[in-house]
Amino acid sequence: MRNAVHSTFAAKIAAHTPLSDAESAALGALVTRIQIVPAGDTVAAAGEPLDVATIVLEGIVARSKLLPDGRRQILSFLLPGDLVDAFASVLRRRDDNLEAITAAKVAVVPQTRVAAVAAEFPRLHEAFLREAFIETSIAREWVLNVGQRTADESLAHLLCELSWRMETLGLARGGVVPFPFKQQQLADALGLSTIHLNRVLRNLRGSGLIHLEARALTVLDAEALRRMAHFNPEYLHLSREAA
Amino acid sequence: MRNAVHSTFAAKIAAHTPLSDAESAALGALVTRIQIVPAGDTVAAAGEPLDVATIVLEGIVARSKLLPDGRRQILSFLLPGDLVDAFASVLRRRDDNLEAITAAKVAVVPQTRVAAVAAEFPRLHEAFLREAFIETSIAREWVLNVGQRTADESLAHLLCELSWRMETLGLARGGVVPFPFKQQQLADALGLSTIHLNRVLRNLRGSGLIHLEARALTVLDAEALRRMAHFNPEYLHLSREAA
DNA sequence: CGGTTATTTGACCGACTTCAACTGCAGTGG
DNA sequence: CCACTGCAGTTGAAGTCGGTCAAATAACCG
Repeated sequence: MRNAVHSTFAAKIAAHTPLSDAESAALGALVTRIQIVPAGDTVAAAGEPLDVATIVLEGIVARSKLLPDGRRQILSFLLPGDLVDAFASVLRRRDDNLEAITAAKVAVVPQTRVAAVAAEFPRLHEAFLREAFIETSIAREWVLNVGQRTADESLAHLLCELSWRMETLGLARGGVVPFPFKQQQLADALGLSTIHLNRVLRNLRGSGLIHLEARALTVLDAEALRRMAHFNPEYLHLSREAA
Repeated sequence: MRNAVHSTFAAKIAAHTPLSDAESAALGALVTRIQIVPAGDTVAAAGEPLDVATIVLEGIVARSKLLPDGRRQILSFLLPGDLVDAFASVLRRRDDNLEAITAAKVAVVPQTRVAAVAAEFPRLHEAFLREAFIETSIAREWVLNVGQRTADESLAHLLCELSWRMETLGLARGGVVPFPFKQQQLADALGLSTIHLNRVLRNLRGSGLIHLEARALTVLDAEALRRMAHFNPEYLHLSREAA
């Protein structure tokens, strides 16, 4: 058992990087400007300066890009504990959006403070970089997902990713994963139409691999689901207490 | 006019970050272990440790991921001057491949040396991070590309990206862009079959927007090509001498 | 020149989209 | 209590974009 950590954020960092008291305190001190965001609202929009990083404290946030005619692609789902855009001020302006999938609680952290903490604590610098590179790794897997996998594989893969991450965070109780997504959002994440997503989802349910209702996902046969998705959790670069 | 820089690599960094003599020298000193890689060969494979960064000196390299059954997705094209995987040692092992599209000359740089240079020269640290985040930004645009754009738009977008980057590097002479790609590789970058890619390419040629032969691409109507691709070069985060 | 690999074309098929309508449900207000 | 509204999800029918199979050129290379 580790030191008790109160925030999901610090816990996530601590899972890879044992934290001294000073480091824990520095992390805690980053979380000051807290915002409550209603579901559907935009946390940050393309064109804005990248002068703040964002920590998701509660709820789910999506990173997305839009085409001028309204087509939307979701680029990743950000779960509690995720730190995004740290160090990104080396690029001038953001070219994507952060939008709340559920009602969410986020911390907005000026890049100067991220940099200051990173400068003082080299291991936290490394941990922040880790976070950023993991999100990159996930983005790459998503290119593979929308580019090569069939709709069924693709959906199965997304469900594997989400349940794996939720379980690692300890957010899944007894094999039941919180699943607040609208089908439109899943479709936008996979590059499918809502209607087709609905059908693919029905097939998955029908095949007995998952159970999905009341905003909760139960993976009934994780092994089979992973096999059909060609899911290999390596790309998440998450270590787990118990494999 | 800037100080003369001899490598494409240093020139690329210098385009954003004016370099002192000491910084230029430090960059030059990174380029020691040079490898010549024949077209088609693997520079680095999934599963290998991420203990080296790679600088592309000449030629074109692709980052790719494979599915167990052989389906391949190309995640980005790396052009001369590109530095990849710097700082990536915060993740243990790579989960993607680097493969030479053309015969290529690359420099293999131990992460320890990257870190040492970054520690000594904060502006280079920033520049290396910039490189990494730009590649991430490109990966995100590619998710949008394969997920939302139609095949025609998608191909047009890739051509816009490549010609824009080549021009910025000064590798395009008189509107003619070097274009050594096989159709199979373009197809794998866009998530299309070779056959369909061939047809989409024929349409593009037929519409008079581009001319493509003898491994050289001429963009005949850049404005129209960008419009059909919904191409906005912001995501490349490249500044240019002359717009 | 022969042998291999890349590109091109044709015919057919299937995955996915689009359009349209219907169901179920939660909230609201009469 | 029950209409009324709005939104998420579901289903059907028809069309299209892009894939697969097969084969014919065309380019490349030793």
